[in-house]
Amino acid sequence: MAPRRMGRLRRAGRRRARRLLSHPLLGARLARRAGGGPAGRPVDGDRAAIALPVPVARVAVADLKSHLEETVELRGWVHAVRDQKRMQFVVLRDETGLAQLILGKQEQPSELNETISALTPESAVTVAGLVVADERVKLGGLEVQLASLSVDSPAEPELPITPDSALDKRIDWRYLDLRRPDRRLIFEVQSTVEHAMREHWREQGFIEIHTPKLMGSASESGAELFKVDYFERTAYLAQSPQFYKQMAMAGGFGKVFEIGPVFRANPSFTSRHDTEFTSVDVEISWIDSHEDVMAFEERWLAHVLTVVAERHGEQISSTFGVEVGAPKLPFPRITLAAAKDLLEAGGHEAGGGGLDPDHDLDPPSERALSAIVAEQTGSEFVFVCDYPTSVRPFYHMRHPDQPTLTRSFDLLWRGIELTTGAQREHRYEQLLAQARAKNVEVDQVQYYLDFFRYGAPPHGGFGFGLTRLLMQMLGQDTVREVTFLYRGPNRLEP
RNA sequence: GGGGGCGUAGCUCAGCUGGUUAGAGCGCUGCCCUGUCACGGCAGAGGUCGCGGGUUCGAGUCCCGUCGCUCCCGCCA
Repeated sequence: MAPRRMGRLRRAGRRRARRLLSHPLLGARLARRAGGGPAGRPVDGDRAAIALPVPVARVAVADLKSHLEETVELRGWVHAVRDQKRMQFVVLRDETGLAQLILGKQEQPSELNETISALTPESAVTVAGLVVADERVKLGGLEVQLASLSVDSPAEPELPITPDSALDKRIDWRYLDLRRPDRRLIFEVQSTVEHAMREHWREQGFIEIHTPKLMGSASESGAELFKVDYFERTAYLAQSPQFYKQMAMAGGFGKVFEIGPVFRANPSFTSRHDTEFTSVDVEISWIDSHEDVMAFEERWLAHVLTVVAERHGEQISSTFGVEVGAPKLPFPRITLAAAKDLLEAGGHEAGGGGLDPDHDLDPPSERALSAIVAEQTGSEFVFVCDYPTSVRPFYHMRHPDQPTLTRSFDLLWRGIELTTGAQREHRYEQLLAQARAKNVEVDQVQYYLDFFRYGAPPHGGFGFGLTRLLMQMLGQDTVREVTFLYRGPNRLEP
């Protein structure tokens, strides 16, 4: 930190200390803390004046109940002001909750009364006061009798958004939108999700990797890559860490994961796509088939959901009206062909050749399949496996006895595709042949093919959409709601 | 990229078959109200009806173009 800034901070700290000392309620307490109180040695006035006060720690709203009859400092935002003839109420919101502040008003309003009358919602304030219990107060049966209030940063009157503003407008003013507790909860859950994922990986001996997002050539198709000026040539933003996590297999890492950004240049206008999103990637060596990958993924997800349910289940239920719980294992598995038979038998009609053997399921079919599986097995999750080579990349391993089918899978949750995974082809000659059969420009991916020339373990893995998981988990209808800052074809700001 | 929908006050919306000064709720401003808690009461300010062109005596309303947003499909995580 620059010395200049340090100086400013120190000065601000002294100002704050003086302000607090000047309050009749706080002054005594601060003096006690400084050593002059009943528990400390008696000190003369001069020494007490020189001694720096021990600052009153900021108390979180959620902890107020353990500070009854104490004077505390609170810092947060003005949630509401109810300015009456004889009584003023301010509802203060901080990261942990809402609290009522109260101040009486005499015939001649005090300076503090005037300050409160002029408060605008969402102003950032620091207040001090005595915490008292009062059963009249609906907010937790307690309130803070105001001794002081200072505005750290006023909010202009008339906020540009309200909680029910259109999502696009809320994203324009995302920092205001994020102040709302229900939106904050989304990101608290996201933190828990990522932590639980890492917990499980670390228990299982995985290594976390960070792969480059700047690449010299396409990693897969090339059609959906963003180009970037890179000195005298063109670079591409990684649309997947796919090749690099496989490189970690060739590098002997055994089991790896990465949580990181990926970039897709598709002009996709749906509720579940963005041009930059957080991908969760896993790759595991020494597997026998894609079944091993699925077996890992379902246990890993069950752990995540269990932890989220324990920690946030009640709040998610009361805030979003959805239940999160540990899923039953194993998840049902169904081949793509059998899934189509099931849909056909159920009378489902897909558009765009959705039920043709060579096509993937279209979104309505995925939703219908999830509904049928849920009804028949009680599982909200379903692995769809054995996709035809026509809809899978060249590096997916084929079934030895059915060369038109791959050892691959998708994971659907409540009708949305969360994951694509597969066993990878690790035999160089076979991989080369499959690349040529798919018309891949071999010289562009030669560096990747080389991974398999000097002894590569059989391996497989999956890619997983973090925001799609959150969207389904929290009953949100778009990934934009659960993305800190959404990026789409028409959205580069804020 | 293909198809549908929307764009009216700071916010959310209403404005029927084209017809005088374009409305509501919330918010905002002022006044009133001894404990509010979605506080309440009274008054007020606030709108080039996304933009451009056209049809018409007359356009928020109809037509064309354009921009923005949105949903579905394609693509995928």
